[in-house]
Amino acid sequence: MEPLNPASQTDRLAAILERLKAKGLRLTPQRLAIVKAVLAHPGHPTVEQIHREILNDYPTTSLATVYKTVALLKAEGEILELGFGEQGSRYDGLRPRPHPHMICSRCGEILDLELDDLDDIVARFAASTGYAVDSHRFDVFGVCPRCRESG
Amino acid sequence: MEPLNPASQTDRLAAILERLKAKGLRLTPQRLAIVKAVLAHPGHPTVEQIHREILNDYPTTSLATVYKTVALLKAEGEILELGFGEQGSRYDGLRPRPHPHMICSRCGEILDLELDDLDDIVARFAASTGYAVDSHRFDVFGVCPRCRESG
DNA sequence: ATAAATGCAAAGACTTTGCAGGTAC
DNA sequence: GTACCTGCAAAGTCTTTGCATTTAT
Repeated sequence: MEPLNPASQTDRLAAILERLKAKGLRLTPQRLAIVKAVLAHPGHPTVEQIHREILNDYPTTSLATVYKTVALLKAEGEILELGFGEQGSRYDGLRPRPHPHMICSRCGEILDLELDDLDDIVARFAASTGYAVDSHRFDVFGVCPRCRESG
Repeated sequence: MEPLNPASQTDRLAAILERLKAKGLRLTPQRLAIVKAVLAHPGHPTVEQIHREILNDYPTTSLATVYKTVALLKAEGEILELGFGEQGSRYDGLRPRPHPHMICSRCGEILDLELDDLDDIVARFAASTGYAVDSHRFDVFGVCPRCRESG
């Protein structure tokens, strides 16, 4: 996985805002803050986490707005819903292209994995089933080394 | 995917009951009915569906018991929690070994997919991360041919 | 100006839990 | 007989929705 330098994130932020504006969507301060928070988050935040981070800058933002905005961003293809987790769905705004994850079922840590063949595999599935494929999800569950030691 | 003949399902039912008994768990009529229903179900039933099917034979079985039993069977490794779906988690009692799924986001249809390399891929992930892997989940989302025509 | 977005609170869907009574062993 | 299981209802989470108010354009 290529390193994510700040410059590319700034570009991506601008590009996202551009696309939203082009579709006639309004760039409210809340939306701006949410997009920024998702992009800046190194991991795979829940809606709760996004909300908490935003409250620093925009203390009046409601959880409902975060839910609505996250759903919007997902519908627009700007972020990825990972969809697992005991405390709600997790989102990934860094790499909207799906990629495999390794998830610790003890502490919840999530690592990004690399699988070059993935697109080919999915394309083969699409061909054999006749489905028009939109996305996919590949998650591996286990116990991370740290939890194994302390467990 | 090899065809599932009735004989192998009967064997599997007996084997599951055997293992549960060996662990000192009680074989109540409700549990028996739930295991049977999960094994007999050709698809990937939700807890609601399992409950509805059981009500024919054991009309007093509560939803809570189905939840508890399904959690038990999952913990014992006898069934697989697929974990997606708008109306609750889905379960697979036919092949507790994880396998990829193709899911229609329009009508909810779920196909089982075949990927021979999957165990190797997961083993490689385990090796590179140091995780002790328990299970995995590989779901592909799209629109099935039927929905595409009528859409 | 006005159509769209926010925030609040209430409702919804799925799941878990506590406990009294029942039951497999 | 006893530890375990069931069923009920209540509570818990996460998420969505309706509507009056605010706001980006």
